[in-house]
Amino acid sequence: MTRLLTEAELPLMHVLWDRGEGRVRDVLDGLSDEDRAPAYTTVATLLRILVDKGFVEARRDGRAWVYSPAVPRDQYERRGVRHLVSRLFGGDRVSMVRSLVDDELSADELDAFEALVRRARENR
Amino acid sequence: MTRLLTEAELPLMHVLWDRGEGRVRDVLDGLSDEDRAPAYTTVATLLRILVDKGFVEARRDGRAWVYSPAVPRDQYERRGVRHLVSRLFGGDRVSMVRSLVDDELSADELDAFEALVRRARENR
DNA sequence: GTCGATCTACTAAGAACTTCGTAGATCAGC
DNA sequence: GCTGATCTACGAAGTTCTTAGTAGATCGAC
Repeated sequence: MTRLLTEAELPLMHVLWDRGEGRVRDVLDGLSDEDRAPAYTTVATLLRILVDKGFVEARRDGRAWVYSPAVPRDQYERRGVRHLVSRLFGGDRVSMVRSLVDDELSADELDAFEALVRRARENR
Repeated sequence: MTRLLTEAELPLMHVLWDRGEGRVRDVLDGLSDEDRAPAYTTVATLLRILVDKGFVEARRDGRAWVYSPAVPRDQYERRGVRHLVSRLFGGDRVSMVRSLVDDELSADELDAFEALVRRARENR
């Protein structure tokens, strides 16, 4: 059961990952940089769906709910990358990196990649 | 208009990318390695949808249609990677590679990544 | 020319996703 | 205790996705 977040759910998770936790109002405020802010009740509904799906935990604070991520950001990021590699590149991670590297990378990005590879070799 | 392929459409595109072209029967046969083969008419419907969406071109061969990709594989792969980077990593490709490198890469994969980076530097 | 196989075109039904409104409970302030 | 603000719970409507069936045309073989 390694479900993925939908397009509507993902921005809310980003807010919760950034903030650590928050109630409906907080999440709505955190979405202010989006193209179009959804209605308050839309956010409330999505948060309940996210709890149902196991992506978010909810605790009571008075009469209100406070939501927090049940799945850490880095873990979900890996899940997302794995899914893309599996579906689009037949599971071949090197193919995925080739696609990335072929896509007009800057010199800085190349340097950063190389540093990441080197660091990974050392921690072995 | 940079639409993405759905989960049901993607396997058909892989068959067309591999074969170059094919009619409904060929695509269905090409899906044999999937967990569960869809019905013939399901494949026919999906191919028509893919033509509607502009992912596939169709030409007549007698009374039958022959389908071929309208979007090259590498171009779509880049689109998919860009989408993931944008949605999940806030557009930061280095973050994406970090997530990948942190996910138990083999020594061979690290070598391959480094080679790709080096090759990209030279072609500059 | 009739029969079975094959192919297209259309339709439809169910599932998932997206969005938000309405109703009702609760709280703070007067 | 009444009023306005706030919050939850539920439901519903619209969209897209997924899957496949049915009807009808066409082809090949006899």
